Amino acid sequence: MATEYSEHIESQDKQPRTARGLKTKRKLLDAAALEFGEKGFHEASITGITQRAGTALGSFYTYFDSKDELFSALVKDMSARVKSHAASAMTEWQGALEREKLALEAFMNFAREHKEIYRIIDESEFVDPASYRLHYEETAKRIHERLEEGSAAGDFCGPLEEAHAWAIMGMNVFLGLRYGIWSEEKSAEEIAEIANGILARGIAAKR
Amino acid sequence: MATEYSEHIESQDKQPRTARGLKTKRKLLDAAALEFGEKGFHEASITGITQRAGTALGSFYTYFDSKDELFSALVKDMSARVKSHAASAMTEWQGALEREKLALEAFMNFAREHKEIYRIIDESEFVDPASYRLHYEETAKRIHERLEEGSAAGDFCGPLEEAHAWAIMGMNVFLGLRYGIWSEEKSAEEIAEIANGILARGIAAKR
DNA sequence: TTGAAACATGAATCAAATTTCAACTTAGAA
DNA sequence: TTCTAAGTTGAAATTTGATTCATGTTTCAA
Repeated sequence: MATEYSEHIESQDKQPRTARGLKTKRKLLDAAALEFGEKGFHEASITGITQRAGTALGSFYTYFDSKDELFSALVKDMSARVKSHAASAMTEWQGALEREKLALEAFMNFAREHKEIYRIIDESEFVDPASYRLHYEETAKRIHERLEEGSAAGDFCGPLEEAHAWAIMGMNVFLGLRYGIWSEEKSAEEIAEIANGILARGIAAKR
Repeated sequence: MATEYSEHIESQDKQPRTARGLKTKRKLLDAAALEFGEKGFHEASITGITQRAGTALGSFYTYFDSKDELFSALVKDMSARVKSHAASAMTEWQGALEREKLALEAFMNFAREHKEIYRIIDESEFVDPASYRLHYEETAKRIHERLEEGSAAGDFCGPLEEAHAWAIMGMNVFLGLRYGIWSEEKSAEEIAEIANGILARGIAAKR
């Protein structure tokens, strides 16, 4: 899939105008995702990025105003990618509960395949807090909408609040870190099943 | 200059040996917590820290080898503080479920009162990954132990795995961020009740 | 009281980036 | 084919902030 990196309005003058320019910018963006993902924002260097991209140092500034601006653009793009990946994994489901399971499973697999994305979004909490906040607020909103839909369909016991969405999101993110990024000792399905069990019936003993 | 054999025990030659030294080190530590909490690791500067502490720039190096070492020491200290605060809030409980509620409530209140601690621990993911990992692994282990105790007591339905602990921890951390750090629109009790509801019976409709 | 170790000071040093820029090359429209 | 805008280059300028260190002051045990 062709990746769309979001642009800022003020970087209009930085837009490439030829096929060559477009290609160079693409190379820089891909290289940056790798460099940031591997080293983190502050350890990453423009030199490292241009080296990976196979361009001269100065070329970076033909397309970006600064290191921060580039990172910001990257976060927004990654956020969109996570969203779209999850969405496309949730096309076929029987009930609202199963849909949540699919969402977590998709997220876990995505994290495994794109550890650099996970890291960049996570680090944005400190490099570009506004984007970080936006990412999680929008994600929570989407989860909340699914919950309300589930309630309306009679799959969930309402009323489910925003806080429920945040609780689920937190579960997912931490499970993604522990069993997606840090180790793959358990399958995504296995982990998703455990989380789904909590959502289905909690962990309290029956009585 | 430090001797060869003491270079891996640097805590020796940097330890204050008089009351004055102890006091200065304390001032630096407190100032650092504020500075890091407010600006984040990279925006924070030694100058800023010593200014807050009211000491000379050079005094910093009387007690710490580097900015990183100080941050690391701080993370470990904060981690211990979170742990101890939670522990002291969980002294009186009726059942395992209630104990988890108290844990979250305590964490939320602690986060509100010490936003800088929350931030420092969170940022350690990028500044001092080993400490970050240790913090969450140990926290998960403690939660897991509580879960197993609860199972044994018949409060929880076993078997509850490590993944259950990570799910609960993720819930708690994200709720702490959203309703402890970002806004205090809802009480800690209210949020803890919602999370506890999930643990008690899930969110699926009864049938 | 006194001397040596501990501590305090902040200007100077050092290191490591980011960012600029003037010279040069290429693309593509006319 | 020609010409100009677009793109490329990398050395140099700039910035920024951590770390050092020589000098001066304080503590405290003897």
